[in-house]
Amino acid sequence: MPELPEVETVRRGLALRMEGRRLARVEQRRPDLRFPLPPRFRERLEGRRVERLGRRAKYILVHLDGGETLLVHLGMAGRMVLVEPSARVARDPHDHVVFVLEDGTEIRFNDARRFGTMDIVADDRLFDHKLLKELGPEPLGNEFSGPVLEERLAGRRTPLKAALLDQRVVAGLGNIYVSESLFWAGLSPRRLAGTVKGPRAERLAAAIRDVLERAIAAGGSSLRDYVQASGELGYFQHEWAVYGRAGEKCPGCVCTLGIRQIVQSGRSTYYCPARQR
DNA sequence: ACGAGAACCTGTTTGC
DNA sequence: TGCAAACAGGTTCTCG
Repeated sequence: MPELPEVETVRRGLALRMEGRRLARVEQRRPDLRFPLPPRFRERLEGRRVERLGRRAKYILVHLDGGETLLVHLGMAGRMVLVEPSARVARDPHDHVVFVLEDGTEIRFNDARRFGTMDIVADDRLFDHKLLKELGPEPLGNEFSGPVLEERLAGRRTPLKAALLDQRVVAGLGNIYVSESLFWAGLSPRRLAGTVKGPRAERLAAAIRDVLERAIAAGGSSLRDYVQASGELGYFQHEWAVYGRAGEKCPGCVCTLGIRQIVQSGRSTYYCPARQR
């Protein structure tokens, strides 16, 4: 669900509340999410101070004192629900992990589908962690460019759509932002990934960066169950050019075809067949 | 080795 | 209106 812009929005919201504070109490309300939580999960977190909140791809990195980091992935439907100390809001059955700060503020990890993940990792081996080590470049980082993207797509005989969902190619895109990026780059989601070279790769890298930056500026896309840590809604869904707009007129050209919806590797893809080649 | 599809789990939307 | 099927922002595993 949450893709890079939503995760970044949540990270920023949580940073305001969590950085510099201690995790006074941690409640683990079931043994597993997508995978089992690590042994002694609660004991290893209680009393630790949150130094800083970082992000890698769709993972939130809660850097703790004592040289360890809590890794959090929101999966498809995961949320971090902030509850003020004064607010007596009833627990939801899907609040699987609750972090209570020194001042009584609660951060509830809520994830009905349980596709989310958490782990505790030693800082000196953080990027060797199996969930992080294969990830491709950060699309908003300096290391991302047309030539880098071209190299990562080279030789791939899968549709471009599928390749961009592969977190080893570029890290952080999901189903919405792949469709949006391809629209702005003018590239067909059905094109063979390995054919994206030179100016096309440049356009695609630029489009990815631009769409993600605009989405973060809008606080992400709120749809069904996604909300910012603060509880506010993001509003980038109103700026979607193609996602969820099957049959509507293409916003970028005069064609009469309208936006088409197809299914690729089991997921919906939206695109303008006239503008995107 | 690579790519397509199923699987994981629950809630919401769609269609008959 | 009611019910069942289809679908949902992600990732990993299996199979060909």
